[in-house]
Amino acid sequence: MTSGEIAKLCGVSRATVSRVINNDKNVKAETREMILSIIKENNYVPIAPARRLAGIASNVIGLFVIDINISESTTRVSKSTYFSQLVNFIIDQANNFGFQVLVSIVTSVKQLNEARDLFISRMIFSGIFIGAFNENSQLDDMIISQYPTIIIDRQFKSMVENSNRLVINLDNFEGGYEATQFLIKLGHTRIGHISGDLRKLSGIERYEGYKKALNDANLCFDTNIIREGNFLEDSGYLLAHEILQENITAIFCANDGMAISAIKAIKERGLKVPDDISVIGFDNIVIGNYIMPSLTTVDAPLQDIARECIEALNYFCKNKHFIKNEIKIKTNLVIRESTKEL
Amino acid sequence: MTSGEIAKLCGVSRATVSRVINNDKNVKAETREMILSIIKENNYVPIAPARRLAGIASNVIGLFVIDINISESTTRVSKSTYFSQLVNFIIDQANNFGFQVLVSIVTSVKQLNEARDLFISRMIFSGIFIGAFNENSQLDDMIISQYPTIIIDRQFKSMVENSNRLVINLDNFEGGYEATQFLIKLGHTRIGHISGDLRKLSGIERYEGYKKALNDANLCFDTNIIREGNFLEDSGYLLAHEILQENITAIFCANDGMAISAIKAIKERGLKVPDDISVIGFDNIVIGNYIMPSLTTVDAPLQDIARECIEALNYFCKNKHFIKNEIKIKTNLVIRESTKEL
DNA sequence: CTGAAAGCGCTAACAA
DNA sequence: TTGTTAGCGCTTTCAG
Repeated sequence: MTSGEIAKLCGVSRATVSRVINNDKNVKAETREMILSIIKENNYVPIAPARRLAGIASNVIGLFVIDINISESTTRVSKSTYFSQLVNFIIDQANNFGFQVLVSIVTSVKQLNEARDLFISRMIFSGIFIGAFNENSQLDDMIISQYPTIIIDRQFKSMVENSNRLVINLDNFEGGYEATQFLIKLGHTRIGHISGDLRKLSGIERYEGYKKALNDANLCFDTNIIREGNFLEDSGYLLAHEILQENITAIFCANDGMAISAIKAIKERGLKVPDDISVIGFDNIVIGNYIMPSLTTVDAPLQDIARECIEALNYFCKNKHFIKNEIKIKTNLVIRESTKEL
Repeated sequence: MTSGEIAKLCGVSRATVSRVINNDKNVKAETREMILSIIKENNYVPIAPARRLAGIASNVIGLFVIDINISESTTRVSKSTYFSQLVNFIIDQANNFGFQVLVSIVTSVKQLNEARDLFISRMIFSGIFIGAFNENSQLDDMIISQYPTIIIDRQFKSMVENSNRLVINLDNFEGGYEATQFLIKLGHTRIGHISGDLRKLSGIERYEGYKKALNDANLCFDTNIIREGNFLEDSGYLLAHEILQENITAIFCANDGMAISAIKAIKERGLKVPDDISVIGFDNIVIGNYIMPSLTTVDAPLQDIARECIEALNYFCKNKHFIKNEIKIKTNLVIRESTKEL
């Protein structure tokens, strides 16, 4: 079914049908009604590629989960609860605004090229990037500097000022600070940290928050009770076993997955959570509420990130530029049972 | 940049450029080389909508996560680890085969209409549906009977034979049977069951497997120790508390999320896993390996499902029909610490 | 308020 | 082996 056929059925020209579809005001009300009803009756939907070719911009957003393989590991960060949830929220929100979402998982430079091709071929009008390392000049040069993009979890400063670019971040620093400060208020002075991947902004900033809180409380900063993890359960488990050989009473883990597996390590060593060791995570994944003891954590409002993303994109469609260049989302401490006063 | 500009740079016609892009054999080898190098040099990528319009089929797959709201609950099944993982694997696999994936979360009949429009507007050439209720005539009538689709977790029998349709399922029955049989072999005779959503095939079949195993072992089937859950953590927790008022020594939960939260309920009642109650889940989500005790479960090879999906679609692209109508994926028992000999 | 006609960038049949 | 040309289905000036 084409607009020509609809036009014939309606006894008007294709131009008029097109006007109705595009909400052009220059159509007599009753003509519009009539055409609309015939369209509905016939389940007519315009052929998207034809509209695209004629100049109507795509309504498809590219959502790119950057997951360049870390070392030999076959586990992928893109498979973590955190990413999956965020992807989900973004899709959901996008659909509510009438956008479609093309999701790609980028695990190699080749796929980064394919991502760029999606812009060039006009499949997508904009892209959202999550999971990239804080420094990634390839990504910057090939895509971010060329096309309208939203970047999640990446430093704003490193990028050239540009109204085609928006950076959205959690306030990871504040979250890390609050988590650590909370432990300090409970009386802990020997607080270990299992960080996230320190090539990612969230890993860096949560760690920085931890350091600042220790410093503000005049507690000594001891690298013996700090380990660099990678946000995956595995590293939380392994590194907790290491840290536990030191003298500590609490651990701040840079995400919940690592916190849960750290708890396993703690229990395996015959210690109790929170009686012997307090544990606090980050993200607030669902399952954290269902383990024993339930997990104290820092809630990352992923839904807010998704909303900001799509609202910004919606504005961009109308105005051809973003209204801001940077958005920061507040986190919230969620106190449960894995932490205890000393 | 258009094929015309490339043609000019190469001193050939647009037709020849088009031929090399589409791998037509009727191009002199050296001409092809030359054109290819100019294309690469200029980062030329054909405008996708123009190719579509000219008749080249879309390479975009629609991936629809059906999640019509159950009751008043705001929690969504589409946000569960299981779905997220599967979606991820499918995207990954699709990208490897050169397909793009448009993901939609369908939470209303309106969005079901939008899904259909994606086919009509030629945005996608095929769709993969997951999460639908076993009986959903709307979905069948509007989409599945009209367009080439792959359906995951739905009964084959209810659909008309058609080479444009492929059903892929886990062997949920066998998985449920094995899980229950394993508990029986450990000496358990009072085995409770917290089922999944019984409007979904996976919920039904896992339950059926449980029943059959009891029956084959001549154990009594007692509805007092069975509850209908909905695959979400919440229901596992609540229903475990109910079941635990009965006399049981083991619970088979229809997925890991419910199993983990059932363990919480068990512990809250002062009982121990596995000493007092054995628990077995289904799916084998990552975190199950990191709780204490680690979770015995039935592994659902989601990666296999994804591979079958994309291979089938790849075949479909070349042959305009699927090679089979139904694929069943075997599950595997994963024995860990949450189960124990009586 | 409506119609005629040109053009978006590509492919494919036909000619050469 | 290559070029010419006619669409694909839509939007959008420009006339009326």
